[in-house]
Parts: sequence; structure tokens; C-alpha cells
Amino acid sequence: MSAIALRNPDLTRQRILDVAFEEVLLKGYQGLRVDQVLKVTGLTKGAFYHHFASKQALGHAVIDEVLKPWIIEKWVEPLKDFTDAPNDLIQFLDQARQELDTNELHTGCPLNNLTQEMSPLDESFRLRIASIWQLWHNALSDAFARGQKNGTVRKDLNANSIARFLIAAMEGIIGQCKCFKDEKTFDEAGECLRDYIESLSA
Amino acid sequence: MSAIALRNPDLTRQRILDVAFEEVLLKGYQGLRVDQVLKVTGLTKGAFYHHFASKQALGHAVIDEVLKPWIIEKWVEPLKDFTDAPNDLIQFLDQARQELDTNELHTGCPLNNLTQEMSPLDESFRLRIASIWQLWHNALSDAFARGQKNGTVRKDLNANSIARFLIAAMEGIIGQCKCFKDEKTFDEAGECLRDYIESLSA
DNA sequence: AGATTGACAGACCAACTGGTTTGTTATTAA
DNA sequence: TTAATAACAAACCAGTTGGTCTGTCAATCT
Repeated sequence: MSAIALRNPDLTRQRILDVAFEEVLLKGYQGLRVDQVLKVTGLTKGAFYHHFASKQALGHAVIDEVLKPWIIEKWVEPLKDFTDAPNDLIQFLDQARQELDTNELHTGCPLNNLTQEMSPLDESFRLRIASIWQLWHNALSDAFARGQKNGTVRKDLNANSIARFLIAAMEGIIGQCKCFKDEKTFDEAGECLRDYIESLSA
Repeated sequence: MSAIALRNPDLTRQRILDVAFEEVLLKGYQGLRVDQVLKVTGLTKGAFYHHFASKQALGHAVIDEVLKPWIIEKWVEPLKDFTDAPNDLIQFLDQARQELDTNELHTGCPLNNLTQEMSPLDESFRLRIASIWQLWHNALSDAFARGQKNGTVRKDLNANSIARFLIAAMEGIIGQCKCFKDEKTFDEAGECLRDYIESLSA
């Protein structure tokens, strides 16, 4: 009984998921190759199809077990602490901007990438992805609704619509940067986004 | 010499381009199958590879000869007539919204779709696509700069940044709707976009 | 009219790809 | 200890896919 067992099924499965997530981020789901995942993990077909019934099942697992928790941790949970939505959001985005390296700017948002590629192609993907967007939207909408109650957010606004627009704008900006690889595009548009968010304060 | 020649190379080539454009819109470039284009057009491999050197060459031609002219006609040329950028843009978007059917809402913006999928994968695609974005950006930026000169647009703004942000926001909104198929998402975010554009007037 | 060439048709191919099958070994329950 | 099973390894397979090759026929040029 060694410290690190030769056979560690949970770890094996997780390695497949992590590598697959990276591959999808780079090539998209359609560009994801099972063989490539095996090459990177050093596993074989037997191992893969022991853990996953199909490539589609892997895709589902990547969404449910990698992408979703990642979004919740990075973009949903933090919003629950917002008390002054506009100012807290600006501060939050500033910090996210600093943690962003040029490489990430090139690959874009994994959630949006999958959305654009897969939602028209596979309903089972679309529904899973939509549930993640909804989590984010709800958290952001709630933050602004709280702000309206405590007087930090203008009461003439619709928190629901604001959340929809903000998410769209943020993803739009990230999406633009996939093509213009420089960070200038990001910061120019980000400047306007900041102005807009500031205009929401009461 | 019949009225419609049996062999009409220009028409044949154009049919391939049109069908390929539709297929890319539905499945993406990676999901585009040469065989599917042949099936729809009723042509054969011989015909296809007579007109295009490769699948990649077809992709390039679709961008240069279908997508680019379409964007120029629909989203670049009209902006040149703007005299009061914010109000003209709102009116322009309202009209575009009315012409939009649910089907288009599901497929998204062809330019943005290709951007998200291909710009990290193929530099030759990225450069072609970037040149189209640039055309749109310049037209929009110029419209706002003109507005600043003639007093319809606030002078404290950066026309360049505004154009970047607006394009990002518009594409972001369209992108969100690919996942939430209903038009409600579109109109909620659109409402905020309208408010923002109005806030740019002098 | 005859030769040349452009515009296809369609059989063919090699590489790739997701998936299956059979076999082997480590782990675990009885 | 041993039987059962989970966790793989690896050869194999069939369908797909982009691309090639040879041939045919119509248009054009001389």
C-alpha cells in the first residue's frame, strides 16, 4: 500500500477533466480531440472510456465539474459580499484586470467561448451553460437590488436589466480582445464600462 | 448558346461561397464540412477543388467575399450618414431590432462567431477578421467624432473608446441571446444600451 | 474544323477520430 | 486466501474527412 497508489481513479478522472478543459479553451469542443487528451495525460483509450461514456459525456462533465465551480468561485460568490454594487463592482473588476495576463486575454472567457460555439449545436450543452449564466446573472442582479434597498444604487433602474447589460458588456469586451490581441482595446472599452457603472450609483 | 449556360463558373463559385457561409454560421468553421457544401450545392469534389485550393482557402474567401461586404453594407456604410451620432445610432438600432427575427437571434453575429472560434486558432483568419472589425470601429468612431465637432456629442468623451465599448456591448448582447433563446434578454439589455447611448449626447 | 483549355464528374485514398473489445493487473470484499 | 471487480493498457475498427487523380465535355481560340 504505497503513499501514492498506482491506481487513483479520482485523480485520473480529474486529470482528464483538467486537460480537457484546457483543450476546449484552446480549440473549442469541436476541436477537442480525445486522442490529444490521452497524449497529454499519458493515459490510454481504455482508461478514458472507463471514466467517460463518450466525448459528449466528457464535455458535460467539463461544464458541470470544472467550468461551473470555477465561475461560481470567481464570479458568483464574491458578488454576494457587495454592499455598494457600483463601487464594489468597479473595485472587483479593477482587481480582476490586474490578475489578467495577456495569455488569458487571448483565450477569452471559457464560459462565453462554449456558449458561442455550442449553444446552437447541442441542446444538452446549451441548457447546462445557460444555468451557469443564470447563476452569475442572479448574483449580479441581487447585488444591485440590495444596493437599491440600501440607497447606494439609483432606484429608477431595473436591476435585472442592468445585470443583463453588464454581463453582456463585459463578455463583449473580452470577446473583442481575442481578435485584437493587445490590451489597449480592453482598457479603452473598460474605461467606458467604468463610467457607465459609476453612473448607476445613487 | 443557351440563355443559362450549363457551365457558369462565376455562379458556381458564388453558390459554394453562399452555402459555405450559411454552414459556417450554423456549425462554425471547424464544423464546416466540404462534403456538406457539395451535398447542398449538388456539386462534386472536382468542382469544388477546381474553384478552391483547400478548405482554408474557402474560409478565407467566405470572409473576404461574403462576410466583409455584408458588414460593410449593413454596419459600416450606414454610419457614414450619421450627423447626430447618439440619436442616429438609437434609431438605426431600433430598425435593426425590428428586422431581426428569432432565427437570427439564435445564430448570432457571423463576424463575432468567427472571431471567437478562429482568431486564437489561425492567424490568417484573425488578421482578415480584425480588418473587418477595424472598418466598423472606424466608421462608428468617426460618427461620434463628427458629432463632437457639430455639437451633438459630449466633448469630454473619447470617440475611439466609445466606439470600442459600443461594439463590444452590442456583440455581447447578441452573444448572450445565443444561449437564452428568448428575445427578452435582448430587449432588457438593449434598454440599458439605449440609456447609455442617450447619455452620450451633448 | 481542330486544338487547347476551363469547368466540371466521380472514383479513390490516406489520415484521422470516436468508439469497441479483449486482456491484464491492482484493489477490495468475503 | 481467494474470488470479484475496478482500473486501466493497447490493439483494433468503421465511418468520416480533406484532398487527389484521371477522365469527360463544353467553350473558346486559331
